[in-house]
Amino acid sequence: MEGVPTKKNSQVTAAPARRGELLATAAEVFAEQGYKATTVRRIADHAGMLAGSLYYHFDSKESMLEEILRTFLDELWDGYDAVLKAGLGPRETLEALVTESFREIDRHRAAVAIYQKESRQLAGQERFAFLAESQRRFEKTWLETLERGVAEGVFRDDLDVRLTYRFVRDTVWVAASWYRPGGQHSPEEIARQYLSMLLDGIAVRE
Amino acid sequence: MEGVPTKKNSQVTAAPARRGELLATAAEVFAEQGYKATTVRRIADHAGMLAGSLYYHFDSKESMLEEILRTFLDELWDGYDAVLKAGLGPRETLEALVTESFREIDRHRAAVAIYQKESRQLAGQERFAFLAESQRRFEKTWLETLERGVAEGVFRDDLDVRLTYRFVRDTVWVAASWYRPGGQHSPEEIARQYLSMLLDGIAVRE
Amino acid sequence: MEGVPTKKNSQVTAAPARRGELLATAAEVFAEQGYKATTVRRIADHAGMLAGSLYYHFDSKESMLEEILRTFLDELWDGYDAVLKAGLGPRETLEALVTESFREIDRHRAAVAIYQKESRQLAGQERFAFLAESQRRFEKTWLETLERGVAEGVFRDDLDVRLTYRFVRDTVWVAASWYRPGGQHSPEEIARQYLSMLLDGIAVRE
Amino acid sequence: MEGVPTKKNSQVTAAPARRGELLATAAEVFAEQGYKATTVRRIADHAGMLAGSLYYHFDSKESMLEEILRTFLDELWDGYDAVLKAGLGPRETLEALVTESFREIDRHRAAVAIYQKESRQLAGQERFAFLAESQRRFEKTWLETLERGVAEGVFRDDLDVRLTYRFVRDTVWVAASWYRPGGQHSPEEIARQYLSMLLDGIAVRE
DNA sequence: GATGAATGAGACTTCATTCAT
DNA sequence: AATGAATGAAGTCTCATTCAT
Repeated sequence: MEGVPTKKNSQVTAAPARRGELLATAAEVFAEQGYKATTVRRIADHAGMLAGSLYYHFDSKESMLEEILRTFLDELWDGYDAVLKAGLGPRETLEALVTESFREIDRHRAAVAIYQKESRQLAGQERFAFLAESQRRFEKTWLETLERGVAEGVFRDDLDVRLTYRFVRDTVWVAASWYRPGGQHSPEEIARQYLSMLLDGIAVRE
Repeated sequence: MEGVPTKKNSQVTAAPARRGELLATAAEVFAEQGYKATTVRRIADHAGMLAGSLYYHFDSKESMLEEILRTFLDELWDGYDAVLKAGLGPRETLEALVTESFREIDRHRAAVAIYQKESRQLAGQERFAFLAESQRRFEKTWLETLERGVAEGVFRDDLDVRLTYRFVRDTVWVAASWYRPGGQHSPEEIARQYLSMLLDGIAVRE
Repeated sequence: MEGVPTKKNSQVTAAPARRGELLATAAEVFAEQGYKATTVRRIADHAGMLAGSLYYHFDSKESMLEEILRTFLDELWDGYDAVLKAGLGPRETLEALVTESFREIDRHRAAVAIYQKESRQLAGQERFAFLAESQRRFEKTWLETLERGVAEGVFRDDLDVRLTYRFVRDTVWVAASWYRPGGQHSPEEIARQYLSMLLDGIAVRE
Repeated sequence: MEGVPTKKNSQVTAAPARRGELLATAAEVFAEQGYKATTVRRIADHAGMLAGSLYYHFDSKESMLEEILRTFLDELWDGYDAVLKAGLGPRETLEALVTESFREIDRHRAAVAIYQKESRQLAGQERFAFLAESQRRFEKTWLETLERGVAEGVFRDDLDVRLTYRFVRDTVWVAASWYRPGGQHSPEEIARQYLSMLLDGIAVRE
């Protein structure tokens, strides 16, 4: 009888510049200190306002988190979908997905770090069900690509595919924990090296 | 001075068995919910007692965390040091270290997960300086091994060593986030597959 | 100095029509949710403006409340005074006062409901001393009427007069909590029935 | 009876002495200031503790309110049900119900005052649905009694029954707003006078 | 007249911790 | 060893109010 989630009126639609700035600030702090350990006051400090003032823009600390993650995932999937629609072979798909991921890390470093750290706990909450949903699509996409690669003989068939999937997934995303945008390596450069390790290994071929 | 058991040292000596159980419980909850998000009351619930009762055994929530991490790192370095003393070649050293790491994940899954998630923030606090110290030794150990491997021609020399280091490090430890002891793969088996991917890549060699 | 309208008196003179509308809106919301529980924002919502905009018209939330109650009481006493000046007998006076009260409820339902609910707490504040004053006049008026009636033999002398006073007073005003203007009974009709119950009781006479 | 504290940690069942005292204190303050205007700190002050300490005993301010009202209504209905089971005639039933109500006011003055003031707004919330339910039973009980009385010729048939119902209902309960236990009139004495006014009116019979 | 953004005080609540029993 | 009750600091959030535009 009460399943209709009435979104607090205009806060989602009215999204001028300030909103975005505040979200970026919040994301930075969340990423650095962890969501729970971040106080609303700290975010406000970083933004140069008082804690209560944030509530003019957002319903709650949690809603900031949600919007940060939603925005990131939406953009991520835009990128992924473009790749998947291109109809590439499995190896090229994998390369494109990994490269896209590093670009995303470059653009949304904080959001990725938050996602990486808090995702598991959040996914249980109704409000963050979209995280679990995204994770499922993620897994499906990667597994299919890997399996296609094995079938076509471009990926090794002596490895547990699920293990490989986790290996690839973690390998890429954890990079968000140390990556700093504007460093000496461009995301594409990092992607290239990662792909090289991932595909060919770090050992010298005899 | 020794004949007068102060509260402080009574807490170190009293009923070591119960202590261990409580720490294991705490670690489990910390790993699942995050340190900050875990309430002392929740730990006590899991242990079948009231929140206040925990303070008979421990000084504080933080001291539980410290003891959990210290115990884990001590054991980890025992294992690592044994490997390093063995005087193996770089590739064998790497294999042994990775295998040892998976064994540690198997034994201290919760502690590893906590370490993985909280380490960066904690390392700044004086009390947890040992984490930063451990990290430094860790980095040194791995970098040396990798560089030795490059020098001896067993590891590729066209890769950024620091990037490789991070790749290897993350790759191994993140496994703690999905690993469940008693699953179908033994730690050694997982280590073997990981090493295979790491060393030879997931692509088929032409 | 009179040629320079300060903010203060601009608030008294500006656009009297809008003021009245806003007060009516505010009264409605106060009556429905209680004064304390009513947020300025809610009033503004009902009026189709933003919360801050109300402060162009009024000094404060409290001043709205004051004006609502003052307006109501002023009008109420105009009616009462007219009745009292008419020099009627006690029974006719009582009938006229009750009828006048129901007319007031009809006209200022919201204000009456607010008065009913908040009066006691407000009366203590200096600003709302007029409520206590009104209550005193009220009590005096009714007690005199009742006592006159007892003395003249038209009201029973076996009842505690103060108890009777409270009975009559509450009986009439609580009606504001369920009365809806424009319903099937006119205020005069309701007054007639109330008076009938009040004067003759609900039991059948033997 | 009191010396046997049940070891349940459930806040509803574990109801030793302190709980009851605190609820009585809270009820007093709620009644005096209104629920919304009452701060948790004020309740705590009255109880001689800090605001936060209340949360050892109760989940929230709202849950205190709920328990106060529930307790009162449960007891009220115990009394009413006993009356209704006695199989009295309509006039005797009305007399017994009114008398029972005044006894309840005597025992739970604060709760009654709260009920009187906040009931309407609360009834909408899911949590306080029991208020609406109680109100329905209340209305049904009184209407039936009044209708039975009209049918049997002991109550007047020229009055709107619903209007009479409201008249009786309000008349009785509003008394809680001025009643002070331990005053000069016992609840039975007040009930007698109220019944006399209600049944026979305040006018002298010719 | 009204908006958009912010302030500042204070509300409810949480929680690690203490301590007498 | 453990409980029951309380403390005190801090956290999230609410809201009347202000003010430049």
